[in-house]
Amino acid sequence: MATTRVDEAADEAPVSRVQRKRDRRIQEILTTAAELFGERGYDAVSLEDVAERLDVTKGSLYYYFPSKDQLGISAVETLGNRWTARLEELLAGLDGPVHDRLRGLIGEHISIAVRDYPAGLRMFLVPQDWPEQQRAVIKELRQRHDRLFRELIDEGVAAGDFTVTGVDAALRCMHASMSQSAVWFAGLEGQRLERAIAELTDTLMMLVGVMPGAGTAPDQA
Amino acid sequence: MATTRVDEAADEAPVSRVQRKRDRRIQEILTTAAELFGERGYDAVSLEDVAERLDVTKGSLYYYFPSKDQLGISAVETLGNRWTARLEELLAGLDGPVHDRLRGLIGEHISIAVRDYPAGLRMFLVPQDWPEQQRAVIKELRQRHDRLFRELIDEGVAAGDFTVTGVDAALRCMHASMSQSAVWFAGLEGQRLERAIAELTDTLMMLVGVMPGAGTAPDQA
Amino acid sequence: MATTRVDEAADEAPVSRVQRKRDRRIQEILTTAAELFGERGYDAVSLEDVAERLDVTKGSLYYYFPSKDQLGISAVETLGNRWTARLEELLAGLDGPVHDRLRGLIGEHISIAVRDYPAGLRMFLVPQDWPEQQRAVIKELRQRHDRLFRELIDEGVAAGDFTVTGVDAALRCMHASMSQSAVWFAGLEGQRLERAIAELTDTLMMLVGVMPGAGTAPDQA
Amino acid sequence: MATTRVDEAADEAPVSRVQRKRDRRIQEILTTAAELFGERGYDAVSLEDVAERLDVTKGSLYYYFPSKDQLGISAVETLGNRWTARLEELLAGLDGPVHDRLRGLIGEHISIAVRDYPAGLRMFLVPQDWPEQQRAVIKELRQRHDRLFRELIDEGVAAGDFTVTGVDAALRCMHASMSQSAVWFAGLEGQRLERAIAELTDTLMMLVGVMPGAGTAPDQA
DNA sequence: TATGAATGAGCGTTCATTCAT
DNA sequence: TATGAATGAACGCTCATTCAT
Repeated sequence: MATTRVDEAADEAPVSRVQRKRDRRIQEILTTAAELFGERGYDAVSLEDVAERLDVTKGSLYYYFPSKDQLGISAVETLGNRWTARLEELLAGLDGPVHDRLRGLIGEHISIAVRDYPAGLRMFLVPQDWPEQQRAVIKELRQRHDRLFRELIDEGVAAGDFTVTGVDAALRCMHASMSQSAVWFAGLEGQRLERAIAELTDTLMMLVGVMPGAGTAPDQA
Repeated sequence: MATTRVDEAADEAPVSRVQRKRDRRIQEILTTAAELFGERGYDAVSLEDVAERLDVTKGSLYYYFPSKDQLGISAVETLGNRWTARLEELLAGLDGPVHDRLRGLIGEHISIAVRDYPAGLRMFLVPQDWPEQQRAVIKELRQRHDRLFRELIDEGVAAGDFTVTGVDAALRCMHASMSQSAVWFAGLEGQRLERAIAELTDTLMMLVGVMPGAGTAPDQA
Repeated sequence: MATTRVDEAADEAPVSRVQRKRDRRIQEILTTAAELFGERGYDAVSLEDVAERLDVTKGSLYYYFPSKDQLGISAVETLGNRWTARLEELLAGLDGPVHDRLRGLIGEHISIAVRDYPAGLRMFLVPQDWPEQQRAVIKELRQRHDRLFRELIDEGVAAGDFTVTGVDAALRCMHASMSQSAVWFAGLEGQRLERAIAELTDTLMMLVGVMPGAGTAPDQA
Repeated sequence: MATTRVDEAADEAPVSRVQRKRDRRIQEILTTAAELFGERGYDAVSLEDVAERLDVTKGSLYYYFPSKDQLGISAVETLGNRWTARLEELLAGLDGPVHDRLRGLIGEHISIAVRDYPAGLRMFLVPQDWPEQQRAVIKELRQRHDRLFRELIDEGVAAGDFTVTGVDAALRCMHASMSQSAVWFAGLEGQRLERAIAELTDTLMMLVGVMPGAGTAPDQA
């Protein structure tokens, strides 16, 4: 702990204690807001709702965000960034055949969706719920997100490991399905959840032509 | 008048002319409401909007429906029934190999989604948008809907034409993807739309193990 | 009364009874709003205030006006039109030397200001209180209003009856002063009020070079 | 320290250094607030605005003033005192015929209004904008202000240089017009502004019977 | 049956004010 | 002294709902 303190002291970042505290508060708000928006959709969440869950008054939110829209944008950004970061991290630590890596990525994505942001994916799923401006942000995040999957699929196709009708179509179906997983698996836990995730993952692998039970390599015949 | 009465008596239902007129009016309202909800989603449609498109006043709607929620329920039923009926009809007119029939069903479903009810599928996709009560109705419709696909897949699996990791998983992914199609293909028209639908259909067939361009059997070579 | 009814029936204006009632209600609201805006200024009057004085709820106002701004615009227009109409009417009935007519016009203007719209002139006086859009309306009304005075002054100057440094400057000072008269004479009544108005009128006539006690003609020397 | 104490003792007021600092701060705040109120009017200025221009936080203002209203009162006093002081100063430096002095006074008043406190005069013009308490302060300032003009006019009338219907009426019209000058001349600059002020001044002189271009005496020819 | 009118709860937003630090 | 944070009342506005006619 002392070490940590020293580290912080050593870090000459120009953020004051006050600023850090403010940042922390902002993160709290953002997390709570993202939760709620994810659960009910943008329109259905009032600032009163957000404030109540944070145990402050509506007006206080305006100390940190100039409007509901801005809060929405920031919440989406925060959620999306965290998510993507986790996937990027995972991917960085993986090697082996491309279909194993894709399988890993899909599994992790579903895991996050189900375990950490049970409703967070709604945003990506139904961007129509959001005001024009936020949609741009959502779209951008989605693309960053998409790229991780797309690169793997491209690689697999190039290597002849994957077969697709179209990369876009496959990707879209994959995301649509993963985005729904939190709804489907809500309530499942432990072994049951594991198995459900595994089955879904296998099913989604079929979208790139990897048949179930085909073991590791699709082209072993 | 006597004549009218006779006519009514001949009619097997004991509905008066008045009642029939009322029913007709209700259907008009339902159709219009379903249209609007389909276009913009439940929350984004006000009773004023519905009334205006019907060229009546807001208050009049309350003569037929006790609340917006009830109107919503009924409208969803209308929409869902119509949708399912179209699919059932199509299916009744199809024969040939099971994968061709499934392909036809998927294609038609996407067609309806994209062309007729751009936002209609959101109801099935994100039932959280709807008040508790409606969700039951939605769920039931969904099941009827689902059954059409499930029976075909079961048949294909039994015949050895389809390979799946799990029927449920495959179905879910199929529906999740079809439900998004309206969003993905919004703006597309004519040839471009046809091709997009075809590609999506082919991709979804892979979920039951039918490879693209594999003709009839998935992997008989 | 019967006659009146007949007249109304004879009048084939396409306004239904319902429409007339609505119009009457709108006039009530407009009058009340104009009163309040005049008393306290645009910003200081809330829709709640207007509603309360009308003994309805805030929301009801929106049945008649789409926004506070629109209510403001309409209120200004109503007030201004009525005012101008009265002055035009008066002027139509006047003849005689130009300074007598100007004197009459000024007197009537002050009379209306003090007796009928004690605070209504604030709008013309402090248009900064109003949103951009309303100012345009106010400005236009002011000009119509202004024209009545300007024409008389021009005529007097042309006839050599009036002497001015500049017509604009004289007009402006005249209006600024008349606009304040309601504040100055608030509380005065009967003879006292008459005398106050007369004195102010005489003073204002000096702005066009008509000396007090100069009798009827300014150039009798 | 001792020195300091001696200095303070020498100073006739028993104000500590701390107190002087506080006073200075208060003056800063008052000046800034008066500026802002003068520019935009009382209602349109928020404490946030005042704080921002002072580069402090909103909360800090409450260390010096118990409420916005109190700040308003004091700011008006500051503004009014400064204004009156400038006029008194000018007057002290003037001699010559009374109409020249009046002309000078009017010109300076308009100059201040247009150039320094564009919205400042609204306070005097429309005291309804202000909370009850401030009105007393405003009224008093107004009287001090008024006296400067009244004394000159009285002198001129006594000397036979001025002719008025009534001193009060003339004064009122004069002030009403001068108060509007900021509105009328907003946007004018340089030569154009000079000329406008000159013309308005000449016009106002007519209120005391001084004809334009009549040189020194009104109608001695 | 259908309408025009009204209601009232709720929304996003602003801002004077308070207060622990 | 001064700050950052929070509060709560008020605002303009929307809309599902009610009701006399």
